[in-house]
Amino acid sequence: MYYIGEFSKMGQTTVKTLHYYDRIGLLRPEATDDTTGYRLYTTRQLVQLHRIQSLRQTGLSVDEVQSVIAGEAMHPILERRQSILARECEEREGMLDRIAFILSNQEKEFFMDYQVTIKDIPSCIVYTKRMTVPNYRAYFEVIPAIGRAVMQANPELVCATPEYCFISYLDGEYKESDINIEYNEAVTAFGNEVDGIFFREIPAVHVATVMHKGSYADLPQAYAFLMEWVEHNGYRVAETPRESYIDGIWNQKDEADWLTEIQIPIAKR
Amino acid sequence: MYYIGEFSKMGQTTVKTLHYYDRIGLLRPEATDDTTGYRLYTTRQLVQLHRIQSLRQTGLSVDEVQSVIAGEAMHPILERRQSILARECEEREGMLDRIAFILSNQEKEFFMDYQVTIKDIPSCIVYTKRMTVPNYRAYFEVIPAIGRAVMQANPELVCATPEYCFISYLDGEYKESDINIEYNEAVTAFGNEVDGIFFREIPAVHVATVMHKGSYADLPQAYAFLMEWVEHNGYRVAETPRESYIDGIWNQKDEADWLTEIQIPIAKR
DNA sequence: CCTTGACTCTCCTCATGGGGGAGGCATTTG
DNA sequence: CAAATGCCTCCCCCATGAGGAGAGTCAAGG
Repeated sequence: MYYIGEFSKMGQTTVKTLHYYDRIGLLRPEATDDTTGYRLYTTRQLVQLHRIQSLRQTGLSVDEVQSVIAGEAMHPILERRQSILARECEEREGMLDRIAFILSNQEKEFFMDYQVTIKDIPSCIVYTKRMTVPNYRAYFEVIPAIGRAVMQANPELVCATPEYCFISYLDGEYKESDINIEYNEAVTAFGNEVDGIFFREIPAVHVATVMHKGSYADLPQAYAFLMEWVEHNGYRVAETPRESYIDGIWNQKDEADWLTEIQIPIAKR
Repeated sequence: MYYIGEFSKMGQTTVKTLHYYDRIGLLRPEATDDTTGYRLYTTRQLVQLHRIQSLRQTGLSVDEVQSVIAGEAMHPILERRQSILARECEEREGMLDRIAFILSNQEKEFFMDYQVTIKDIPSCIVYTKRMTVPNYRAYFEVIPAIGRAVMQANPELVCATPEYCFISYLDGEYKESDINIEYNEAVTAFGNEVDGIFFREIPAVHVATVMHKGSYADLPQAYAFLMEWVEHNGYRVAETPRESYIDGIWNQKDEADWLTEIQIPIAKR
């Protein structure tokens, strides 16, 4: 019989941990002195402790160890843990990529202050209109016109909340004039189609995003940054990027206050 | 200005989390309604939230994010996190190896119930005697004799607590007779050397261990199991294995109660 | 026999990053 | 006018022990 201090050295486990294991019933001492309350351990507990340590070292939680000790089938528990560990591993590898990207970027002179976030955009219903505009300044006229047209044809129609409206560029290359765009606005239900405007449900996507504050003239840099990020973090572009408008001329006078989010749908490469 | 519910949707962050960030001062709302206490957010907070999410997604803790937001140099924080993530990743890969080993072993008919644990054995002072014995049953005579000899030469000498005594096999191969062994017992200080017994300090080692209960005749299976484990988990044998005696003839009548721990010093392959 | 230092006991708080829910106002809609 | 949201604060909870306070115990030395 060993006192807890001696036993803790034999099993290389702190007294605190042994107290804890006793409390939760994972490893009870062989006996307890009635008058002093001292815990008394034997080498039988040492073997059990060894088993517990072995299971803990495979990443099992104390609860899982307890199940295994209690005789529950080990196979499914181990497989569940296996998939959790694999996911955690991947997650961390992704984080390491992100850190490496930030560190390498920070060393460059022209350090751009864009912050990339990965999000899931849920599936939603949108109305869409494809068109060609002479340049981006034309947005300010054509978009309100689309809004008016769709509302006139669908007086009951209501936009999603929070609002989600974005443009995708259909051209394969960067263009400054005669831009081929697709305007989308999320709504709560399907409606009547008019004037080249049609409704559809777009599926959920996994996107990498940056926030861009200021004039649309500077957006290309945001795109470039985000594309480079996607490249360096083991992803590929899965769909056409989206340019989502949060603040703009409709609620901010000053161009410097405009806020736009670039969203690039991504998939693991 | 947005109420918290709307803002939480815009930023894809739960209300609970926003409450939490407000409480710890990481992200304060633009304003608070004095009469109702309602939090009011703007797109300025949305940008900040985006930044926070970006940093969180690189694996930084909320504390670290707060430091970065507060203007602290990002470089050292990121590098610290980088090394933590790398370690966590390796740790998980090791766990995955262990699980794979258990699962593959479980499918075998002859499933052996050995549990492998990795430990660190700290450095310690031992007295050592090398000798050749006819077979393992000779241990029961020679070992007490060594103990008596060393105690006679060193009346003050005291064994380490908990006791740590082990044999290493010096033969390169398995032998049943004329075994070349090295007996070691941990003590608290150096002493006088007699009769081929010498003192030395052995360095700390990293070992993989199994517990073996029962007769010494079955130890070879424990060795075999442990060696296979070492092979399959990306380690190599770094030193001669140790056979550490916990319970034996000196305190247990019944051979079935004897307890021995095999320790194989390991290093990453 | 008494003191002293080392052990041990129980009970409390703390860490991460919020989640769940109770109880109480505010606002809006039927 | 009642019901349904939405928001507030306050409190407890998760896992795995670590750290410490205050009090009782054990063994050895004087």
